[in-house]
Amino acid sequence: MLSVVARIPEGRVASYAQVAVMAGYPKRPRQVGMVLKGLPEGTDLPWQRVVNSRGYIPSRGRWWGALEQAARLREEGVPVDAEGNLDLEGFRWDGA
DNA sequence: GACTTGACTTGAT
DNA sequence: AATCAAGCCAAGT
Repeated sequence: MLSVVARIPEGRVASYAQVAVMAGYPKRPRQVGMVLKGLPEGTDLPWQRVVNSRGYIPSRGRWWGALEQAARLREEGVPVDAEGNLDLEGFRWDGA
């Protein structure tokens, strides 16, 4: 599934459920997040491009970290809100 | 090996 | 519209 996350192109985002499904696990959105949370700080994986159905990262306390990465998303072309929200509907990844 | 918890999601109240 | 509850399945303890 990390492969799927790594496959998310710039300027695009995918929901946990979506990544889970594409990864081959239609009912494991939480495990996806679980893995993402285990990712190191200097990871190449664009885990910040993975958001929940609302279009933001429910990083549970790590929100500040998420925001930092989210801000990076803006540099990639993703309009991230000051709260870390983004336009999931408009930038949802189709699956390359 | 069982119990608890969890970066989720959808539906109901 | 916001909050509560149930469902799923795997990893952590």
